[in-house]
Amino acid sequence: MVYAGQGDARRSMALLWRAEGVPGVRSAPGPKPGLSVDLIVNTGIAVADEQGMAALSMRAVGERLGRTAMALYTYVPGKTELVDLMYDRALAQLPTGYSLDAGWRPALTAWAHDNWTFYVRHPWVLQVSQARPVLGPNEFRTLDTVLGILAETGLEARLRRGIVTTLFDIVRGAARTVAEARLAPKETGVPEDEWWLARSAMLEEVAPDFAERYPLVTRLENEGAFTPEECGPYDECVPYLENESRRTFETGLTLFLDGIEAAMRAAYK
Amino acid sequence: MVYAGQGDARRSMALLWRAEGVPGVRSAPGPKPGLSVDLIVNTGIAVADEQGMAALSMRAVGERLGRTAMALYTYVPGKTELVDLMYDRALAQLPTGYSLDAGWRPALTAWAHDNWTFYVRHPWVLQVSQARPVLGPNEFRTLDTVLGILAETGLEARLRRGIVTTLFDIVRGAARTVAEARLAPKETGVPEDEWWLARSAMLEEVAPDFAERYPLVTRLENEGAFTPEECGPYDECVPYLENESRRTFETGLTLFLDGIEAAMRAAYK
DNA sequence: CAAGTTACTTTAGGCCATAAGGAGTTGCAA
DNA sequence: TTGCAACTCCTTATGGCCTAAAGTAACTTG
Repeated sequence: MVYAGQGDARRSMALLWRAEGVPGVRSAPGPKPGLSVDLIVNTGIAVADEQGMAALSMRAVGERLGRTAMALYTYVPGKTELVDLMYDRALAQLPTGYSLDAGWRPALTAWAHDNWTFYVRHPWVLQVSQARPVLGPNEFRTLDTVLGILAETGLEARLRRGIVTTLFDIVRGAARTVAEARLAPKETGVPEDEWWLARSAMLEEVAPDFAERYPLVTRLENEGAFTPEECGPYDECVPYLENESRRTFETGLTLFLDGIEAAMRAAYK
Repeated sequence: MVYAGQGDARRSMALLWRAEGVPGVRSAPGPKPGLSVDLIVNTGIAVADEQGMAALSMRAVGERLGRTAMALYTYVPGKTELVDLMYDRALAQLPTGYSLDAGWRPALTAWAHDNWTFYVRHPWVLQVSQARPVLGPNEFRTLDTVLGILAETGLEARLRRGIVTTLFDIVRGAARTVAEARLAPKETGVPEDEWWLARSAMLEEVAPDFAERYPLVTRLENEGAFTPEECGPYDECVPYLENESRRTFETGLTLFLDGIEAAMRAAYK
């Protein structure tokens, strides 16, 4: 059993919060470093983006940089810390200033969509465990951004906190569906449609009494809840699951925002 | 690159949907099976419950049953399938009949809480990838259960579908926080409070300008959004994070249900 | 009783993270 | 100028993981 002591906490927090991009005048004995933390982190992100989190190994990252896996340990304490750094660096892409001219609701909607897009673009981010949160600068920056929008509602602090948490849950949950659908073919090598085809064929074979056993699921399907909607003028024509799941996301988000409005009405009178 | 062909789909669907508990009169050559799929699946669940998903290895399961890892492959095609079976079996614990006498809202609230409790009790379930969903009987049973409650709202099919998805996102997201907090000490060996203590000390050291940099996060804290509430008469006194996170969950859930009510008002007039 | 089937084991190969120790490079102090 | 200590990067090794392949022993049936 390995205990992470004080030293580890210091080292990894220092890495997360280090002033980046300031090379400074180096003057130390030993060969010049051929790599850098930034370079390694970016390479890690590239690997994860292209091949999924499962393919992220120290070797894979090292190889892209023309080094062995062990060379990375000069720059980064271990894989956990590398992933944390990748996470925080990726988060830096998220936009930050949302206009409140039209009120909190459009701003919050835009924020939610931006976040959704971000997760879908970097599916591996959703696989970073939140168990021990990555307390990096960009995590807090993101938090500050939503809170800035939410301040406009004038709701009480505890309520604001609950809203933020739930918003993240909704956005991440919705993004997860699409993200995993994109990741799965890369990680398993089986195309999405092929998998579904084989699977649903098997399902009919193995559960011929499906309709009686699950009447409400069946009814939902019969009422067309899974029928693809046509691509409207504003949609790019995107794979079925992605399109559907974005709509589902919008439905859920709208309902939640309606709930916030109800809370505001209740609070102001 | 290993392609999962038709055969794999058939085998694993058959396992998921097999008629359990019917031993029948066996008569086959070769030694009597000393184990069974059920036994292996239950042992797998026990390992995951006690030590977390990271500790779930074929060896660990085999060892508990007095066998080698390889012995399990007689019963189960591989680890992926074992996890799928564990997932579906665990889901069987969820209750199924919710009274609608008091309307959909209390029923849905109860359902959400039962699900939350379930995930918190079996944290590893949240780590089972939904990328390629486990199309087992209990997945559909759970779905049918919520849909039964939601039918009462009389809302349109697509809306119902969106609500179900988002409900799952909210419940799972909220449970994830607690689940991961329970899992982390088991998997890393570092107690929760110790980790936080070391971490927040480092944070102050490494980001002394925190308050100016993240004014709204700071404000939220100053307004007491993170101050533990006292244990009311209905609360068991549970660790800080768990208590807080359950309250946050309730806040989010309430808002979402309010949103559903708003949608119903809009639909009926 | 022979043959075929089955349960389970051992062995091995190919991944993974990372500890330990060694080789070679470089800046500075003596 | 000459060590020396610091530094990067490598090789090697340990101990994990999943699982393919082949072997052994137990059992039923023809």
